Amino acid sequence: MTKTRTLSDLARHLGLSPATVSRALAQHEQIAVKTRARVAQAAKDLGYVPNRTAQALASGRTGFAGFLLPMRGRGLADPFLGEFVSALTEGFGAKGVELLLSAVPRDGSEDRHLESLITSGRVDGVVVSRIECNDTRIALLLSRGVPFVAHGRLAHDEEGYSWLDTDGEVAFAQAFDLLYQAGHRRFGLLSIDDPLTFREKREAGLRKAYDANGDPALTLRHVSCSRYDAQARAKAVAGILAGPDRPTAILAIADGLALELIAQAQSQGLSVPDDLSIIGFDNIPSAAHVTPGLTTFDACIADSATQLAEMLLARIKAPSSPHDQRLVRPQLVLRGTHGVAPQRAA
Amino acid sequence: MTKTRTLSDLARHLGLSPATVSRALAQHEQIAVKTRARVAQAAKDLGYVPNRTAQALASGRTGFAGFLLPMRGRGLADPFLGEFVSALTEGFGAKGVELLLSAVPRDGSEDRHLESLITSGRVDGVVVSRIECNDTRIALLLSRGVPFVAHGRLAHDEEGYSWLDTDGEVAFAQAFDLLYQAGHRRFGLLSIDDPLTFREKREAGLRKAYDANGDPALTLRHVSCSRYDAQARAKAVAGILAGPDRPTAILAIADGLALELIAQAQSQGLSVPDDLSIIGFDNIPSAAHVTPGLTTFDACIADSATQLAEMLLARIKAPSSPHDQRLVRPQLVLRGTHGVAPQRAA
DNA sequence: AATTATTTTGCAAGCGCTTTAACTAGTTCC
DNA sequence: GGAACTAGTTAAAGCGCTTGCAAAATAATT
Repeated sequence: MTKTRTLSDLARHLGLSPATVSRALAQHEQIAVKTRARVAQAAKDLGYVPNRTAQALASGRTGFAGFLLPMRGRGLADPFLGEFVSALTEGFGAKGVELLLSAVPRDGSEDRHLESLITSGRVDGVVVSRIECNDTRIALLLSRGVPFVAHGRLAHDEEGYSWLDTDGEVAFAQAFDLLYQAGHRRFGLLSIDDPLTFREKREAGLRKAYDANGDPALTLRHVSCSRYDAQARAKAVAGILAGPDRPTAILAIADGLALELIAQAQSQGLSVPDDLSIIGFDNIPSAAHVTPGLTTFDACIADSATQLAEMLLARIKAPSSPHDQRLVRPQLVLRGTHGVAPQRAA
Repeated sequence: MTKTRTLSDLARHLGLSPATVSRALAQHEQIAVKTRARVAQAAKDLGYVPNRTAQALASGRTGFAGFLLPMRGRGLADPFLGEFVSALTEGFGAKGVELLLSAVPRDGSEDRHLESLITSGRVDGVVVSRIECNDTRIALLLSRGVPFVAHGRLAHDEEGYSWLDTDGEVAFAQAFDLLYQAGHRRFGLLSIDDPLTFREKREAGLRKAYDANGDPALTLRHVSCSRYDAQARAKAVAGILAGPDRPTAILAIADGLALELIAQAQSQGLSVPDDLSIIGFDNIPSAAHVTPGLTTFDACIADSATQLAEMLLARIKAPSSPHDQRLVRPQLVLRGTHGVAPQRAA
């Protein structure tokens, strides 16, 4: 490692004190403009780059934002983790902040990990995602006074913290209406077990639209499964398709499930969308590549991440500013898995 | 932010000096085992967590590994960025190191960014990926003496640094042989323009197998395009499919192109694989979801990332240890886009 | 019991920067 | 001409930890 120059080296070289050089570099008003320019030039000439660790220790700000990555089954990485992380990184990068990714060990508690991340002073703030209905992380962060933003929200508390969520409630209601208009009466909901808020919201959206409709012919078959268990998923998919009175329209809580559903339906001779309409959620890349293309909602991941980065930066800068809550309207992407309800066989 | 305890607080509480406590926490041999236990217990009781910034400044090691994310066209994030980053994070996390993601601004130079990342002392080492034939980053890192590992390698220099690469050369030769055995004689290579080494290696693999074969009936149509320009890609795909003597077997340098090729071929009435065999590379998730499923090579991204993390940690620990060079054999995934050569129309 | 070896602990000097409070010049004002 | 300012600069005290070296305490040796 080649020896790097320190602030004192630069100060000595300039015949100034370290204090002045530090302030000059930071563009403090109180330093003469001429001096600032002289310092900047010398810094460039000497190739001086401030040591960020020392800056962090002295100033109390690290210039890092944290994000925890729970380690689940291998290869089961969130399909838009790349997009999300990439947009976050860019959003922070624009303001000179970098993203610190921290792995939560498989057997470890996410809360504990989060706590150590913040009390060890590695980050200026964090973004938490995959919020659960009664997520304890939010209370933890609040009690620690650490700037944070949530991607998603609590089920019954949307106050007192900053969050950004995609409006699954509206989306699923919209999906229901679309399919109802197309003549469907027998509905299915293919969901997951986890207590994630987004699941609850989406389900609620469907339920509300369903209840509000009031058509007595309406039926709803609700099947859910564990997300990380392939066998359970297959069983759930089979379950929702079973019997002569199976649904003609199914909403899947996420595209991954929708894809499995399509495959399974097709393999048992059903035509999508002639016999069965399917609408997913997320718009993962594969949704465009299956045949027929999956009709789904685009979750606008990159855009959400960009906004989250901006929101977190704002909180770090002004920790007591009013909280910011944003609901992103997901965009319906019409492809080929929805259609008019099949004629009832005689 | 609740006040956090410092090492001195803990030392005072224990009636020991900070030095002893520091060493005890670090499990130094010279501290009595009994004292170590006492300190550990007190630390737990008081909820003491060392400040990592201070540790970094004092010890010279940050506990961070860096990875640069060049910001290209929005949404064009590398399809396995998520998988890669996730596996890297886990690999580092196992040893208490975290991954720092730094965004290279769209208009900025990656070299300069990398240089500032390392001279500012934010990281103990870096992993660089998407190595180009004459990548300047490697020389830069070497000259700075920073521990690093490359995902990929230089075209003409595989010595003097640590790298891990997927063996695209062998893979493409294998793909050629497979298709030749199936009767194909008119080959196509759909590639990209960028001077990335992996492209060169894969192309070379095909060329070598092609030249070694020597069958005079063999033809090879080579078309390439810019990777980030959808129009150029479409044109390239059209080009490789044009004319009555179009190839019956095409190797695509990456799955993304293969997918576009399938779509285009099908839309002009060609049957895959009856009229046209296609083999890709990478095994992105969508490869399994298109119809027919794409025959391709699995690049083993997660496994590579895990190994890279391990390699970098080894270099950080022993910067002058011998370099480690690893070639990962990609696995051929046989799905539905390859088949026997079509009978020549009379 | 005196001496030497060994184990345990502490002093103090940083790591490279930020920041408070104070200090020095140069102006202005009455 | 000295008080009262203003602008520009600096001394010095950390930020919370690590670590080389030395001291103190304890154990082993003769």
